[in-house]
Amino acid sequence: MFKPITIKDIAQALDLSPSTVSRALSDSYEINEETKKRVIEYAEQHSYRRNPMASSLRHGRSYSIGVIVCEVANSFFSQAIDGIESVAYGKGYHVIISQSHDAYEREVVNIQHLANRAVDGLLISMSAETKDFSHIITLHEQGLPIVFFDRIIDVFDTHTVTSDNKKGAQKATQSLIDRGFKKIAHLANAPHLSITAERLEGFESALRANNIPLNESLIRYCHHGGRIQREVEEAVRYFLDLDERPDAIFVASDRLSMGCLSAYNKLAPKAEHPAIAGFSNSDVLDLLQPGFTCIRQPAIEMGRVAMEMLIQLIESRYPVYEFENTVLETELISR
Amino acid sequence: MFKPITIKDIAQALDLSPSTVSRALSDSYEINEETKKRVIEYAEQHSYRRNPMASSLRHGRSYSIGVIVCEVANSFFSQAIDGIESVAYGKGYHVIISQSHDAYEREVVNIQHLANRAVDGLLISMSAETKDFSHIITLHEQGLPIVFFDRIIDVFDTHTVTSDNKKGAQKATQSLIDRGFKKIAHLANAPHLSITAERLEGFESALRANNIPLNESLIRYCHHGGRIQREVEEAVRYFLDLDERPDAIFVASDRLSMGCLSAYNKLAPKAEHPAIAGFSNSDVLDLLQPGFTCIRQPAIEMGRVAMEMLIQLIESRYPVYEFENTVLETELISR
DNA sequence: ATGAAAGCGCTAACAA
DNA sequence: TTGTTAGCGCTTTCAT
Repeated sequence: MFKPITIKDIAQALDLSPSTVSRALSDSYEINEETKKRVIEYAEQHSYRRNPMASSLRHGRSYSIGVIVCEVANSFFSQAIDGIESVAYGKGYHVIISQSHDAYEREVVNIQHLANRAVDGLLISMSAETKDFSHIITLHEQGLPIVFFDRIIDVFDTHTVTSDNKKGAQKATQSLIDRGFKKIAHLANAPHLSITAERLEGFESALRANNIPLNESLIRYCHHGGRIQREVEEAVRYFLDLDERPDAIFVASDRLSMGCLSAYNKLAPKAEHPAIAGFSNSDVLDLLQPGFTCIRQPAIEMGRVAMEMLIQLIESRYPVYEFENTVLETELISR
Repeated sequence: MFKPITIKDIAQALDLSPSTVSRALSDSYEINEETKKRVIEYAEQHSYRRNPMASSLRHGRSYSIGVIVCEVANSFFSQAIDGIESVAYGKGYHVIISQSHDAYEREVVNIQHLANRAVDGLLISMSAETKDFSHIITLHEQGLPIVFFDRIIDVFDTHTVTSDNKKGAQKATQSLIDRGFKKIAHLANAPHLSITAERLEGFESALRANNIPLNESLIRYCHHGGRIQREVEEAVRYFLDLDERPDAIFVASDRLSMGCLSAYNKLAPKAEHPAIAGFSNSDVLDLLQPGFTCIRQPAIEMGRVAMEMLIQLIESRYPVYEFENTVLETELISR
């Protein structure tokens, strides 16, 4: 139906051998300038395009990498993707994005799918629901380069990039304490996520530093990361039903913050809403009244670093045994 | 470094020929049930994975399609992508997403890049800045199947999916009129986008239907689609500087709405903000005070339809000359 | 029901 | 500097 021009065609037309044409097009040094010019000119005129499948097959490399995140409609992840793409494109890699929607099954299916498409490596941020990691371990054992970012796991050694979640959580909590709040709740993400534990740690350590006793009953987890609004509403209703309602909440993620706000809007009059601070990379936040203080992660940078790490793994000629676990600083934005 | 198992390996191990193994794995009918079972079992045990590059090379198809949108961190487009993926995965296609960020150069580069990776077809929503379409026309002339959605162009015949932008704009404008506003401004997207013209038309027709004279000076365009916040601020400042300030604004897009709100927050006290209604698929909107009425597009459906159309073009055995231009209904959400 | 062989398009080792 | 050849892994005639 549609037959693109090949190296062979060019060779025939210019009375050369395919290899010469190939050399000309890949800018080899062992070629006559004159010939090279002729080939390139002809190729351009006939809008020749190298067949990436043939080329990949030959090289044993697809020059594409897979990214799996919970969702792209999330400021943090979309910024991370921008970072990933900027590095990837510069190095000639293509990026295939896949969304788990924080659901275990979709993560498994999508990672399978990506692996089947022969990506050269994987950039993974874990789904909130995932507790079983065998689908990832298998791929790692088969030698597929994998780098984790943001939501990492520790089931095998590899490069990772995260932000300093503990310190970020500390800063956010401290900002609430500084504003005079004492009964501070924590709306947490799924319990088995790395970021959940780290942020909880920071939350607790801020309370401790200010001699505020930790009240376990003020911590609520969202096992689906807020994917199901009902679970957020249940947490909010729980807070509202407490004899001693929290006067402030440290929220673990952007998604949860939105869910939390809208749950409060639904369930209680404005006057009864607690103050909120939390992790978020969204820039619609300053449209909200009252504005809410947030911890911003260096998402683009994280994407860049992760991609560079992955490329290093992919292009390394020898097995890599030394791994880096980069931790980036967060930024407090007061509102 | 990492050598995956091939059909040949399986053939050797089971003392069969590669072709038999291939047949077994592709579930051919001309094969012994017994043999098939043996092969499949062995393949599973050794986690054989078909090399997609070889397979693609052989078939002349990559089974992947490219999508280009302005940005994924946009509710409308991320929903559209969900729709696209749901259909694509079901049919065994892979989706490669690319962002133009509404910039002409990035659109050109990314489309080039996608085409070079041998996608079987392209799903395009135009960037706000693009006025020259030759990069797309060239690909079309080379026979690459292309379907446009949402922001379409009319430079050659192909399938398209859009929503009924005119009627949507009418409904939004009418809702403002119904609330008693008379001096209604329109914050429009880039002038050369299809959606811009259609939404303007709806805006004007609503005014006409209510005998409100059209005031050209109440229409402002954002040539970069709001990519540059400054241009939105300039428009808002313009509205604020008018002798007769608008009491309401119909905003053409989600992105512009956000930019518009934040510009007003920055430039004028809350009491002076006009009412706002506009196109948006975001669900953080109901967190805003005052809530703003919006027109919601059937984004997921649009993605689905577009992908189905593209698959039809790709898989058609004969050149397609009959094209569909599907228009979907929008929904008014009052707040 | 199975095998042998050719070829998708490209490239790299080797030969000239 | 250029050409010849072989092969990446898979599929599909054609022959058996």
